[in-house]
Parts: sequence; C-alpha cells; structure tokens
Amino acid sequence: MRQTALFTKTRREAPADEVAKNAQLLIRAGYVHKEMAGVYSYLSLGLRTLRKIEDIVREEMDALGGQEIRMATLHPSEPWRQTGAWEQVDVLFKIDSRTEKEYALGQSEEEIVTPIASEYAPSYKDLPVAIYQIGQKYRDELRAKSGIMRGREFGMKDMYSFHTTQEDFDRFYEIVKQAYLRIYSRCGLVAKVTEASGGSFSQKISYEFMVLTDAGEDTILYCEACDYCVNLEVAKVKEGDECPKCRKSTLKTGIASEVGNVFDLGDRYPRALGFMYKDEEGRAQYPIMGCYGLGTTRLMGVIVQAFADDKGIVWPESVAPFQYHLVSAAPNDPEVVRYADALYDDLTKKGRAVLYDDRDVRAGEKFADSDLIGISHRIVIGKDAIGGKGIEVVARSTGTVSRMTREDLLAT
RNA sequence: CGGGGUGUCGUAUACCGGUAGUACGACUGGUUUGGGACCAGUUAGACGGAGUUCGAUUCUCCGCACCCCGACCA
Repeated sequence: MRQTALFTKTRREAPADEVAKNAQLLIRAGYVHKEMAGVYSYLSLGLRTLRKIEDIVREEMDALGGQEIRMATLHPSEPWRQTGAWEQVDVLFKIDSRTEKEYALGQSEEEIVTPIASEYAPSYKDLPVAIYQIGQKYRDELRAKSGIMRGREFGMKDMYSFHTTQEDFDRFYEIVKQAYLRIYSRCGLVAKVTEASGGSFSQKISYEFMVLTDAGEDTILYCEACDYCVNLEVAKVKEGDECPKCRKSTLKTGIASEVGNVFDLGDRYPRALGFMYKDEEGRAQYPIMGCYGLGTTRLMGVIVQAFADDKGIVWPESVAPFQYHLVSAAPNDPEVVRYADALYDDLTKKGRAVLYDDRDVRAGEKFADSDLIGISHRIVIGKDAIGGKGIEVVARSTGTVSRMTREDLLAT
C-alpha cells in the first residue's frame, strides 16, 4: 500500500485522555480510534495487525481440530436466564427492545454454543467436538482501563469443547494449553501458565496465561528456573520462598497481564441448558465441557506494551501490519522515486506486504513515522541505493543497518 | 460502585470576571530535502443546562463525557 493512499496519519502528540502506552502509541500511529471509554475502532493498520494475530490463533485452533463458526453476538435472554447468568453475571450487557423483548450482548458464548452443540451432537459418536469463533465480546465493565487491554467491546477467540469422559477432556485440555503457548510464542511473547481460581462459575482450578508486563493487572509468583507460576490471589507461597516444584530457585513477584484462560466447566452448562447425548448403552448423559478464551485485542495491546521503545511501536515480524516499510528518502529526486516505485512494484508482485512511504515530505519525518508505526523491516531508498552501495534495510527493533542487493531482497 | 481529578480550535496547551493566545495539523504560496527544516498568509475553539453578575470560558449548582486510585474482572 502506498502511504499517500493510506487514509490515516500519524500524530506527534499522544491524546491527553490516554495514559496506557498501548493506546497512546496505537492512536498516535493511526492503528485505532477511540470511540468512548473502553471502545476502539480498528483502522487500516490496526485491522491488519489484528488479523495477523487472529490468523495465528486460527491456525493453531484449526491444527488441534477446532472448527470455526461465527455465533450471534446479539443473544436472546432465555438461555441466559436458564443458566442463571442473567442475574449473576454483572458484566452482562442487557438490552431492552421496543418490542418489549430483552436481549443480551455476548460476553461469552456458552449459552449459545451449548444448544448448537446439543442439536448436532446427540450421540457419543459425535463427541468430542471443539467449536470456536473469533469475534467481538461485550462486557459492561465498571471501569475500562489500560487502553485496548480492558475494554467494554473487545476481540476474543473463544472455543468450547464437549467430551464424553473426564479423561478425554483432560487430554484435550492439555493440547489446548500447548497450542496457547505456541500462539504467544509466535507473537514474540513468553507466557506463563498460572493456576488461578475458577471464578464464580467453576469450582475447579482454571489456568490463566500470563505475560509479564508493567501494564498488567495481576500479580503472579513465578520461578525463573522452571515453569512454576501461580497467581498471587490463590498462592500458598510467597516471594522469596523456594520453588515448590523444582526447588532450584526462589520465587519472584511479577506484574503480568492475562492473555488467555482455560476452564473446566464440567457439566454445568449442558445440565442447565439440557444438552444430553446417548452413550453406547443408549443412556442419556451430560457431556463434560471446557471453554478456552484468548483475547485477541488484548494480546495486541500486550505486544505493544512489551516491545515499544521511546520512538514508538516495535512489532514482532509475525504480527506487523506489513512485512516491509519502504521509504524513499529523496522524494524529489526523480531517479530515486523511479527506483523506489519499481522496487515497490516488484516486491508487491512477489506477494510481499509493503507499506510504501511515497509521500513528498522530508526523510526525517518519514523515519520518525516509520519508527512510530513499528514495521519490523525498513527499506530505505536514497541516492546511494542507486549508486550501487546496496539497499539499506534497517531492523526496527535494534536499528541495525544491513545492505542487500536488489536480487537478494526480492529473493528472501 | 466508593474516592479523586479534568473538560478551551482537528491535536497538545496558555491566560483571564471585561476583544481567548501559542505550537502542531490542515489550506495557499515560496525556500528546503537522510531524523518531525524554514518563511509568509489563511483556517479553526470555551461539553450541555441553570444560577450569581452590568458582564461568565473563568465563580456556584446540576447533568454529561473522559481520566486516575480502589473495588470488580463470569
């Protein structure tokens, strides 16, 4: 995409009403637009990055056998009343209609997915099944905060699985945990699996996936020598204690952000919503259900928080909105422009996603904008590129400059 | 939801109970052109309502919005 065609612009100053680094940078760089507290629109660059994250999540969910669907986010009130959540879940948005019918906005989808699964999985032969979607969620938070990390409308991948036995559930649960860890790893993050409470809807222990970041909302205790990690709210150990798992190190406290969770729901929802399958002997049974959430927009915010420097966003290559940021550093030199235009065309023809800064502004402004936008690789075309010194490629994360021939650049 | 705070051009800010200023942006023209360059001109603003006052953007109250701390985070 040519930057002259990109409808957003960068801003020099952060908005006064944002304190969170993720929101300040994403707004300055034109990724998102704030609509109101806790609600953001995703603009060209923001949507590209969000889609990169969603694609990683989708690949991993598909790989473990998940089937993607798209459920309604405007829900009938009945299933919410059947499970008791209509009264109990205080973050549930409830909508009055002029038809005097009441609706809920989806804050999670157990109430919707369970009846769907019930319809299509009447037999043990249909199980296990794992269904997921990637879409918007709505939660009536008392206080939105931390930019895109805790909003009232946000993007989430939510998967639900149904099993005939606890053993089969446990097996699948472990597979999902591993997939989650791969997702974070592919986003450049190191996540810790943390034991936490199951919340008010499950007596069982749940697992949270935590990334250490100063913008986090949770305090965790973790071991640097092994993968032991526990949320402070349920911890039976304290900072400085010997790691109860490996006994090789002491526990450290960290501020972390939750980027996913998995719950063993047991048969609570199938029971409340009347989902029974027939087992081998023809007896009606409730399936064991699990749910697996992963906040995609929150993950985007955490990535910004984790890698940004004083110049702007630094995306890991895997989620950058474009593969290359091509900058023509001498926009008034016809030869440079011709060269950069041709390189843009060739890269694009090769299928590379390129943001081409073809604007008629000084190079300094382009570099500043490029730093702010945070694309991993910057290709700079100046007079020396034509002079045969090779094409300058700058890594956003380190500032390291390397020289490549045109052929190598097109080949990689 | 408890507590605290803030609302001024598109953005960031200043001043003031008596003509609302600056910077950035945008627009026009010119000089520049590898780190947000420069010159000239133009554009554009007091959250809403009520009150106090000769006069309110300024003071008071109500509402709304936004931010922060806490609580909450199925």
